[in-house]
Amino acid sequence: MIITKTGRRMFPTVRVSFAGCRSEARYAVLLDVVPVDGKRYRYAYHRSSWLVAGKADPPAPARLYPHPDSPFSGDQLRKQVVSFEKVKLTNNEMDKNGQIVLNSMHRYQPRIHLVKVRDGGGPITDLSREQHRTFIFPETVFTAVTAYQNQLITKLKIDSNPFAKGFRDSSRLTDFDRDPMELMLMEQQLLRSPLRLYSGASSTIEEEAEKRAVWARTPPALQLLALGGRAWPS
Amino acid sequence: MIITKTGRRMFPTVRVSFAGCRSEARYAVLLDVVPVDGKRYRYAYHRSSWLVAGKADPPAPARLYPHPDSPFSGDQLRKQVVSFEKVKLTNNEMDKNGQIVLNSMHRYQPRIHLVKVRDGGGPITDLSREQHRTFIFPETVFTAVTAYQNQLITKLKIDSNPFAKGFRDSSRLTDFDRDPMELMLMEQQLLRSPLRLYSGASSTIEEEAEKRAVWARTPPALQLLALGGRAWPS
DNA sequence: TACTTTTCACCTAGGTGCGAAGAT
DNA sequence: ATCTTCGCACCTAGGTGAAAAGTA
Repeated sequence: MIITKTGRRMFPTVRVSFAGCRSEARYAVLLDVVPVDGKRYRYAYHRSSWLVAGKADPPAPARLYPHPDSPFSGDQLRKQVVSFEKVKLTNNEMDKNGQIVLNSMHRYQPRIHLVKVRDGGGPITDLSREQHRTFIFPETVFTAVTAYQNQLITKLKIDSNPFAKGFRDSSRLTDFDRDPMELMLMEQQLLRSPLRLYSGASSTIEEEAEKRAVWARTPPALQLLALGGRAWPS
Repeated sequence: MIITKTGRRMFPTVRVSFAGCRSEARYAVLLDVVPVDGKRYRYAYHRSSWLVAGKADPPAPARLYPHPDSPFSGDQLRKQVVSFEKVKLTNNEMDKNGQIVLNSMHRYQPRIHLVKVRDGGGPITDLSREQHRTFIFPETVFTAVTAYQNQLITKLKIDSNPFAKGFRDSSRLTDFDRDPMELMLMEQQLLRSPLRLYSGASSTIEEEAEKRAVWARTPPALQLLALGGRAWPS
């Protein structure tokens, strides 16, 4: 995922739907992004793969991004998809716009938090003081970069993001375009980690809570690739 | 104000700030638009004035447009201006997008409602069943039209609305441009109805409630003109 | 060398009045 | 005649990766 000083959106968008919440209760839905491991990576271009390049840089404390439409009623949550299209990623540690601060060349895991809001409660700053439940989709792991390291990722982003339509030039060919086998191999890997359905068997805040991630406007296989460094295991 | 089948924004935007609300309480802020009188109007172009043209068409029931950021805490209301930039006006009686439905060639008065929200309450559909207070700014009265009847209104909208910048052609001259006296007379009229400050002496929901209307991006004199039929008393 | 920053053309998305055409 | 509708050019606002320049 690209990160910049001014902030870039995540693409594809993280979209979550919930089932089993209480109609009359009120919930906040938050997103944060945490390090996957303590490593820093580099990309070996000639091998088309990520390699460990040492220990991680000190991480900024993970910021909680509340969905701007929060709080939701349980009723709303059951009917509508919660879409995090506005959240932005940045490498600016001094950011004061509530963006998610990440280190480039590190791997990250987005998380979704469903929080039962208290009546007179202020903004949610510490999950440990809230009644909540956290959901993780391992297939959404990604590597933060300031520029794409791999031409196939670039192509997938361009082909699936409507804002990049200007670069959909069929005359623009990459090495990978001339090696269809490479693409097929990657697709195989992706099909092995399908979108997962979580049924909330545990009962942290509500029983039967269920969620699923839905990616916007792109077929599932592409979504995983576009989001993740998963396709290039280190 | 222009109304269309698909809906047009109000311009200038209705913007309200409040003082004296209770920090911890929660309020919804709503806008509606009600007929000023039971009349239908027509514009006498050669006289540059509005004339009564008969009885009003049957009005659609006034729709309550809740500000999309509602509910607000009293604290928020004291600090930030509530801006109704997104509200749309339409002449489509079958509208199902929550737009405000008006009749063309009729005169209207926007109203602002400050409603104390109940905890488990659903959407606000009937003000008479709510603890609320209503504010009216007479200087915001306007005439709904499907096309501007007066070239000076057109000029003011073009000069003050950033989305109409494409029409700011200095070569485009109107009859009024060649008669500066006409403009001066209108400005005189406008200066006699300044923006009013309401101090909430009555205590329907909160004492000392105060509000003021602030128009976006246009100097006050223009704002009144742009909004209203007031400059052309019938 | 190995990234990161900046500027830019090219998009999406949608708010303007214009003016020709339509409706009554 | 008098109003309304519709497609349009022209904007605002802002999300894309490209490519050149910057950094260390």
